[in-house]
Amino acid sequence: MILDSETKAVELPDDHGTELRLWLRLLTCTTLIEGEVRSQLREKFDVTLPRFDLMAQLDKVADGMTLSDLSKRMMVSNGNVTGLVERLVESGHLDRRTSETDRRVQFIRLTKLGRAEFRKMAAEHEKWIADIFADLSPKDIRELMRLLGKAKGSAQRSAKARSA
Amino acid sequence: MILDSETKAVELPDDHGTELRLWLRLLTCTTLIEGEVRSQLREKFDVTLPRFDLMAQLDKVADGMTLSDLSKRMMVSNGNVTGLVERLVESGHLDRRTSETDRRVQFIRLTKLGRAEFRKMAAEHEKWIADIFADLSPKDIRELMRLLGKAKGSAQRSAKARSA
DNA sequence: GCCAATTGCTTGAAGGTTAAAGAAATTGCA
DNA sequence: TGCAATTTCTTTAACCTTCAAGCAATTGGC
Repeated sequence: MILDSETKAVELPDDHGTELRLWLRLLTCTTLIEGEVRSQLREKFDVTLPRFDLMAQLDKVADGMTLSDLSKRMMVSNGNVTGLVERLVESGHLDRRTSETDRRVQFIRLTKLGRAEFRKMAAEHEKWIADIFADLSPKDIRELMRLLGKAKGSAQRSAKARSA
Repeated sequence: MILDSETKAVELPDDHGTELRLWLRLLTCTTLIEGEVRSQLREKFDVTLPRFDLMAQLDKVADGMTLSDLSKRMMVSNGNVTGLVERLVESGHLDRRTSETDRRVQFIRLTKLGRAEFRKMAAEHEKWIADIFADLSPKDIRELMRLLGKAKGSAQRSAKARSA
């Protein structure tokens, strides 16, 4: 943004200020909520957000998934998952089993304890989130879902084009 | 979500599924974009996102700011900023000066080199972001800004209520 | 002036994160 | 079959991050 001689706002030929402001707001929102969830999880259940996220992925399936699946779904690196799983196995929340047909592959699943604890946490978590968004009307939520869906698609298109 | 005997969707008394889905979508969007920005910064300028963010805060002011200001603005811990600043001073991008009136306080600012490098990166960064959101119309962007603003307010209200 | 409380920053321990390199196992093709 | 390419996972180094404890300096009430 520049100002002309009469001090009125003038747009540059290809100004991208609005997109940048949108990104910053999106980031602020997410950081704010993530921080809130993180501290609640820590305070109420003494668990970290990454561990909760990992268990959430596993809770969705009955019979476990591989480390690669986890890293894709969580959008984090392979090595990252290795460490997280290690600590969760250690604490008795997870169970690992080497594939019969491919000895590189490990199937990871929640133990009984792990699933029970996760379910308890998830129920609380859902309430926190509901409260965080309590000022939004059902229509606001629908609209936000729609626009974020569009944004996600756009970002994926952009990322794909770059990596191509 | 449960299904009744005729297999129609029925909402539970206090179902918060839509809020949860909204949060997951918000998180996915942010993670996606953040990952893209991170890898571009790394690839094109060999810089990390936290360092870029810190320099972005400093670029907004002419005469520097304190570590506490930085940590509030960046929404990260004090100790985190200490380390980041340390490395950026080391690499010649930042400059630290102890306050005359309060010897606990350090004013941090960009060096000439730091500002020049940041400006170059910021210009590219703005283009990446514009491309990432390129599928959204101006109206979409305005609407998203508005709704995220509302969400941010709601989250702040919620966080404040909890900490009170 | 004194001293307790507060403020600004640093340190240390524990953990999360990535990219890159590498080990182990499998697959596919000649 | 033989072997190169691929896939799955682990390891390592460097960095980011938080929380809690602690140090140094300042402030405020007496």
